[in-house]
Amino acid sequence: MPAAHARLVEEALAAATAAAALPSCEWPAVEIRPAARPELGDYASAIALQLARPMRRKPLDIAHAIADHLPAAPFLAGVEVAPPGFLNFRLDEAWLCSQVEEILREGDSLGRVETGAGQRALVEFVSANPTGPLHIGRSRGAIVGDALARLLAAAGYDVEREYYFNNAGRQMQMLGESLRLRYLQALGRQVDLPDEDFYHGEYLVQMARDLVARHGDALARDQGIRFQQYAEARIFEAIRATLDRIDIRHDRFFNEHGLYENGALEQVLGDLQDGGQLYEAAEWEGASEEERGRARGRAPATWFRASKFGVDKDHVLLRSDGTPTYTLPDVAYHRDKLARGYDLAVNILGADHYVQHQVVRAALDALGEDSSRLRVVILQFVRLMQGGVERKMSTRRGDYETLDDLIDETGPDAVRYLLLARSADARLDFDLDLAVAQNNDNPVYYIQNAHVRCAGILRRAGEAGLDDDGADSSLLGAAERRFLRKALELPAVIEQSVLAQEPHRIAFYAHELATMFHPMYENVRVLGEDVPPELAATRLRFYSAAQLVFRRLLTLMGMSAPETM
RNA sequence: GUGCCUGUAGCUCAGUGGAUUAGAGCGAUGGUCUACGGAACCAUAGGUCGGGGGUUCGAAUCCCUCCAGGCACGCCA
Repeated sequence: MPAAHARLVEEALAAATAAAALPSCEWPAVEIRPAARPELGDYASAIALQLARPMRRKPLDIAHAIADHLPAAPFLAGVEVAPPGFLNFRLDEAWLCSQVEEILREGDSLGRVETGAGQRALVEFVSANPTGPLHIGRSRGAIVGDALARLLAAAGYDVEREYYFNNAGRQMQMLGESLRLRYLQALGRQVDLPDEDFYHGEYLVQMARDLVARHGDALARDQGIRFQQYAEARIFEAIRATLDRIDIRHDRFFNEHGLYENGALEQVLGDLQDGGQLYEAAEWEGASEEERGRARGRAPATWFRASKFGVDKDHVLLRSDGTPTYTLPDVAYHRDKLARGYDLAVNILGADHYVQHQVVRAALDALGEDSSRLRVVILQFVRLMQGGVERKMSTRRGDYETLDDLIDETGPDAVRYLLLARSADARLDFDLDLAVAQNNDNPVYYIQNAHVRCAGILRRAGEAGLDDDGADSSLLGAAERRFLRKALELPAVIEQSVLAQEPHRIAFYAHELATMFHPMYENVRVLGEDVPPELAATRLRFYSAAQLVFRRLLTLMGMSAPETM
């Protein structure tokens, strides 16, 4: 709705300029916001204040000129100019009430905007290497990434979800080796898993038992690679199953290995070399004397001049032994993404990957790629809280908190909502007590209950033989209209979420809408002897629309929309 | 030490240039409902927006600085 007002204001500006009522100049994008207070109208714009300087006119005069040239529109009842130069718009009440029909007509595409129409977007998220079950740290990225993908789709983008992984490095060798030792242990052999670098998680013990059950001791002489392949397949299967439980499915699993085979790594190295961005040395050029001392006698590695592109130091792309670091394929991967022609490629990362991403971006800049199409959402960490204190996860022994555990304890919808409803910049305390609370402390149930209540009314009305024939939207009261006003903000919320890559906005909006719903529900009744038939029909139709709004919001957040609770 | 993030009501957090009145939930206090459509609703209190300085007609919001907390600073991935 703000977008429609913005178009009117732009037309008015053009008209006023053409009529010489205003001097011509470049004007910024017209921003329309919901009014701070109801008595000030429904929407407001400060455009006249922003134009005062470039136009060299008084804000109040500019506002009047815009108001005078504002075209008529069915949704607009009037505009007022308020000091020091605000434009306050008031919605036409009949038009507002008629939005019940519009909501019902739009159905499951409710709130759709054209921000990304005709454009392709990629969201890369999760991207955990298959060394073990997804842990709680990764789950925030999983939820945020998927919600963003849903919002991008609602904003008109053609969206793909991608998972990047590598199964070639030392990490995976250690995994295979760990499973091999677990297997020998399961056969009763006396072998120890060294503390360093090996995977101590219980899941490998279980997997080893499965191997013994199926193969006996037939694998005792096999090399680690056999175990590695087996572990990788099993773990990937488990990760996908976990994601599936919260309704997350990737369109593509991109294996780093392919970049080794298609020459992408050599291409990156060659191009950087040609651009003079590489050098061979035992330590980077800006290193301190102390660092140099430590690197003395070391064979030279291949460094990328990241420090010339805004990173605090240079980074190694090829180790002394000639093998690539994690960074090199990461650069090639993101170059590949850009080459695939996405208009927007978003990467969901944990805060610990921030520097890594900076290096990748620096390399893309060095390669002359257009890295502006690349966006990154950096998520601060998640802490599990229980009884007011942190529930520690011990990674050393491998028995950390997994996403599966979290889903088991709290349910998919609670996991979804509570991990989404926080800005990426803020550290997230996941409150286990709150997540399982069955009362209105818990925003998950508060929101879902709005949907349940709508469904309940419709069900009861159906049983009572009531339908919405003869609904007359002009009979809607103040509370319903307030709800509709809020519901009309959905497209703007979707648009802002997408433009800023801030999917948490939808979660807060859903809660706000629920807080407008519940008080209304108490008073605006459909069934009751004192409710005249036309009014009952009108309200019934209204609640159908309200239900649709909540269902849409829940779907956008990847949550279920229950009919009963 | 350097970089990034955070600091807003007792608690958990929204709000990142606009309206003499900074919002929401929880908690607190006081009410409503002989519960119907059942995880309810209403009211009240509570804030030097971490401190200080600056820019602006206007700052929680932008800039500088200081303080406090989190994360990262590997030839790991």
